[in-house]
Amino acid sequence: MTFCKHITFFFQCKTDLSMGSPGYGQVGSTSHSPLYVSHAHTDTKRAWQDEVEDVKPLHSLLGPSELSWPGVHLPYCERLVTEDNPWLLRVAEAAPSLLPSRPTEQSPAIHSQAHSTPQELEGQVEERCLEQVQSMVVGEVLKDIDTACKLLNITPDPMDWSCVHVQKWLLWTEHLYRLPQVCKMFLELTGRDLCSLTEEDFRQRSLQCGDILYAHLDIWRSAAGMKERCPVGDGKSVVDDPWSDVVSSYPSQPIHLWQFLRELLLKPHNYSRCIRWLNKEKGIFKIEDSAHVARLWGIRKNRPAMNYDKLSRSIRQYYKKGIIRKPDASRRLVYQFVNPV
DNA sequence: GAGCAGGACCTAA
DNA sequence: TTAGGTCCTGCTC
Repeated sequence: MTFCKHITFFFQCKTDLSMGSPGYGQVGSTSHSPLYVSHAHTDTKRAWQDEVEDVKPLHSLLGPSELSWPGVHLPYCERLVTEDNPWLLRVAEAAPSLLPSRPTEQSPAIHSQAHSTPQELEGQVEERCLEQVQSMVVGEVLKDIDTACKLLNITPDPMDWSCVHVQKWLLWTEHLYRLPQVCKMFLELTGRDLCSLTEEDFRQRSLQCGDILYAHLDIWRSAAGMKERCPVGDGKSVVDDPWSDVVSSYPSQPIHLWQFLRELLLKPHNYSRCIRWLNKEKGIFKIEDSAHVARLWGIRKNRPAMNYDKLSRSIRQYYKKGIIRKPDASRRLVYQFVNPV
């Protein structure tokens, strides 16, 4: 149940970021829930949340009330499912019944159970929806952990992490979720040490985001536990991207810059604000936030002094090798993989 | 000023 | 040997 709770939280983090919330700059916890995150609202988001508060939700997507995620109540799915929110877009694709259905669009499941009372039917449909969404969310979380492992060159199980791995993970989590700097609060700790800390210990080390870090770590631990129980294949969802094979071969090998860039491009819900496809078929991409991409590369390579100047020099080395080229000299920060597939 | 191109040199694997 | 990090100059936008 804790896993579900933290996954709900994780999902919320991701969605906040994909919705453009400044979010974690102003993270705070409250006494009523360790997972509560207070946001510095933009006007739009404030207005949106006000609307949410006005209408009592029928039910939450992810479970009982204590697990509810304030941003994902059924009446609001339609407005959440936008290109800015690819997670929900995928949820909606996989579980279209979650969207408010019109009277003429009843699902076959409902027709097939004509003998049930309306209340029973509603309960059954809701249960199926919840199962679908929960399995999707868990799948997404596992995929993200897998990606982070590849990018950071760390194992999925925090218990196996060295001090360096812990620092990498902290830097990564800080960066990905816009958390304040906390690395110094966890110096000289191995993964095992980190896992032995309680939530209270985390809070003591970082008042601002100790609980959030604890939640993320708990997700990783739980995911590692799940992988142990269901090893190889099952549980590992197939990434529907033709390049996933290319990058899946190096969990413990040195990663090339071009591979790293592709990894980022393959995770648009995490990184589209720093790097994104302009034309995926042709392999043309644009670096939207050069400093951010350089910093991510620096974290991955343990090069704190990495910057875009150096990163771009490395990209240019690929010109001669025929790996990357410049599709249009006048378009800044735009590059192209010579062999997209 | 930021991005880009490319030379030169260095280090780690 | 290779990949890439670092520093540099000079150019364009």
